[in-house]
Amino acid sequence: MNGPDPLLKLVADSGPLCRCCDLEDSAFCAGLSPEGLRRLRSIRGNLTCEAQETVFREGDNAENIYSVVQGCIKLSKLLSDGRRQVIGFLFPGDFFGFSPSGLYGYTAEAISPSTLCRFSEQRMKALLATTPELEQRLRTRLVMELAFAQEQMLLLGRMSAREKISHFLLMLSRRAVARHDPPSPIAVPMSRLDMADYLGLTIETVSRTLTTMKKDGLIALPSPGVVDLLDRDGLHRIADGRDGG
Amino acid sequence: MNGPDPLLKLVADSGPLCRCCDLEDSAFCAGLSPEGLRRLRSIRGNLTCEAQETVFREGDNAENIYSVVQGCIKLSKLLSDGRRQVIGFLFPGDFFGFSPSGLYGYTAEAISPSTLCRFSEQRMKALLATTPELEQRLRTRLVMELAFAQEQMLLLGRMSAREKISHFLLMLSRRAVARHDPPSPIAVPMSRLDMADYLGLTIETVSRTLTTMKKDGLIALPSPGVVDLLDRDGLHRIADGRDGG
DNA sequence: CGGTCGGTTGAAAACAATCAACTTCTGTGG
DNA sequence: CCACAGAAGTTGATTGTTTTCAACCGACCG
Repeated sequence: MNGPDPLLKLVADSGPLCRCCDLEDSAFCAGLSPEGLRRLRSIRGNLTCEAQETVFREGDNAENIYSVVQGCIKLSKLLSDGRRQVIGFLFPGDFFGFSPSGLYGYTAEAISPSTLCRFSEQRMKALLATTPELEQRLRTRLVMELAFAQEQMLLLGRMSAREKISHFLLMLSRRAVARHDPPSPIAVPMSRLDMADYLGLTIETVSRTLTTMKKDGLIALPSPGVVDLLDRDGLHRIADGRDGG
Repeated sequence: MNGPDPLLKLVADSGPLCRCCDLEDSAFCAGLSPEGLRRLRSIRGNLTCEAQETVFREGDNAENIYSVVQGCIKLSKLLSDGRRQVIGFLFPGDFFGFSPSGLYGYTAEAISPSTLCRFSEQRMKALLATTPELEQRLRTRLVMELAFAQEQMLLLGRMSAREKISHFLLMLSRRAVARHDPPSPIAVPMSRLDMADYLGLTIETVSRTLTTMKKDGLIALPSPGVVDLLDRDGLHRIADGRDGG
């Protein structure tokens, strides 16, 4: 419900494609001072991806940092025998690509057609070293990411399939709200396989669990890619382990 | 399970007790310029904990940042019905206590008698804002933490009990080496319950799996709290999913 | 109109959890 | 020094949730 942002005028000359600077306070690059914004823009590139397109692969040289402008990006890690763990779904305002080793620790693929901001990792580091406000913003975001990852560990290590799915749907709903979409029905752009690999389950278990939850009146599946959260209190009770399983 | 308030044990004098600045390049505060070091020391306090003592609890106000000097700290999250997930074991050089929300997202307890550096969160933020080199170091460490958390998601979501335990023992060995201890035998200061809660298993499964691995000649358990990694290649093969399960 | 892909459903198998008994270790107090 | 109690760990039997294997359905497409 925010009115037009005065900063929009500043970014107008950067072309209509990149909106990374009017993603309100969600993007790590948002809300910067005009000077910080100018600096960041000076090293920015754009990238558009088709659905299913790979941005980079686990093990590639970590040459770029990315920020999602539009679409949905999936990050995943592979075991040598093909088992896969999806470690995150990224929406507008999220960033990815930082690596402690010089090699990307995960593969990044677009789930839906996506627009990204791209920053050379070297230039970004140089810019961070001279732009404290940017560095601080990034730290805040990294701390958030870490807390989110820890939450996910609790889910993966200790929750039942039903709890996992409930938690996942509520997370998507929360993020939809953060993007000023309604809390329900929600867009679920990822396949059953991606959901399964995110939650440490199999496609069959995801499918079965959704069916059961539908029968229980917790959700409805009006069309592919859409889930209606009919009983969000019930979902919360399940997700928080307050519902006997 | 409330222990005595650890703050009562605050050591006024920094003296020779705090070694956080000679933990080589592992601590986020190490290797700083003399000036950066001076600033950091000016806001530092010390804290010593008995084994099993609680440093802070999930949900407490996040007032302090800590850095481990000696000992081992366990971070964990609880579900309302008591299920627990250990999200990390911290050794000298590791830090903890950053929170995106103002409340700690996990409980921190000492596993063995520990010494910590303690920094007021407010002062630390102020210091970070004026000390770019510190901010950069912290970013590097946060990126490492995040990569580690993502690794753990792969473990929790996609590995068998045997793979989890192998991975865990090798991780402890790697960290022992980083602390200039031999890669084997390794100290395993945590209980079976803590291991289980870290790996998303039960105590019984941890115990059984260790027994099986002992029978297979992969490890030996010469005394409680010590594990001998007899066949580290074998352990690596299992941990990486190259050993048929 | 066959073919593929994503998704659902069914039956069987498997891995880990649960329930339970027992052992070992440790610390305490007689 | 020994006896005992409690905690931590191990082992066994059984159960159960999730996986695996398999068949099927509907949509989309050449």
